[in-house]
Amino acid sequence: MLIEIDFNSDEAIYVQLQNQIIMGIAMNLIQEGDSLPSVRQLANTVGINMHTVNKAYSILRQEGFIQLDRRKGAVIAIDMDKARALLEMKEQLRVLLARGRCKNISEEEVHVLVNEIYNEYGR
Amino acid sequence: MLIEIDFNSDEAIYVQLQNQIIMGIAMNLIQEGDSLPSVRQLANTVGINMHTVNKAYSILRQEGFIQLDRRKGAVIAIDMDKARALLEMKEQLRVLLARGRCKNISEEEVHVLVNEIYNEYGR
DNA sequence: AATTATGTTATAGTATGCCTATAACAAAAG
DNA sequence: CTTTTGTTATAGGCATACTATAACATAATT
Repeated sequence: MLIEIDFNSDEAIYVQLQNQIIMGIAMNLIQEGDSLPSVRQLANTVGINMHTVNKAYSILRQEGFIQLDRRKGAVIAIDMDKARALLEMKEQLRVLLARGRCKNISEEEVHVLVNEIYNEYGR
Repeated sequence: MLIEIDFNSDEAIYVQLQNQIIMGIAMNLIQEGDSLPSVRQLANTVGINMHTVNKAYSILRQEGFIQLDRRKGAVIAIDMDKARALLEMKEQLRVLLARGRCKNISEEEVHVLVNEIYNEYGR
């Protein structure tokens, strides 16, 4: 799985890492049981510090997206606190959809977007 | 329109201001032509610095959500770059929906959320 | 058994962004 | 004329992001 960092972005590096890994899991680029590169390895190939990668991994583990096994270095997204995930998504959707509504984006157009994005996942 | 700041949040104060104003516009709590409180006035009532409010207003203007008229202090969201707004929304939706998919949130459940949020807007 | 790679933790330095505090200015409102 | 407005400038404190070393116990490799 390819990871690319935009060093000119205003988004923190460790956040970019988080998002790309999450999207990788969602799109099945990483399967359950596959292993991510080690902290030092990924830091090296991307060209950033070890601690930056470690921070991203730690948060991902804390949020229940991955599980770090010393022997397997595994990637497992099983901590399924779906109720909380739904609440958090709604919070974020509120501000995101509000922005769109100010620009006259209709509900139907949002549904289309959601549709398109879910079609990007190769079930 | 009531504005409340959570000083314990990790979200920047000026971002909280932005989001609440945008949501206020989306929910018609502020109509086109109504005026926001002045920079100093809002800063005073909320209990923050003038520049923090000014920063929020400036970005909102720059992003085309409001227009600052010296005599009216008006609020107008007419700069309708809908194409760009759609692209930006899709970008943000991608990471948001990916998070949800990792927690097994289905496409239908997202559509329901979108539905619920659009119902919060008074038609 | 010895070496290497792993995750984790600690400390410290630099840079950037957020928030505040004053101050000043021209333009509009009272 | 006085007050309020948006805007701009400077400066300091503070938190966070990123980096640089270093060290440790544990697991994999040889």
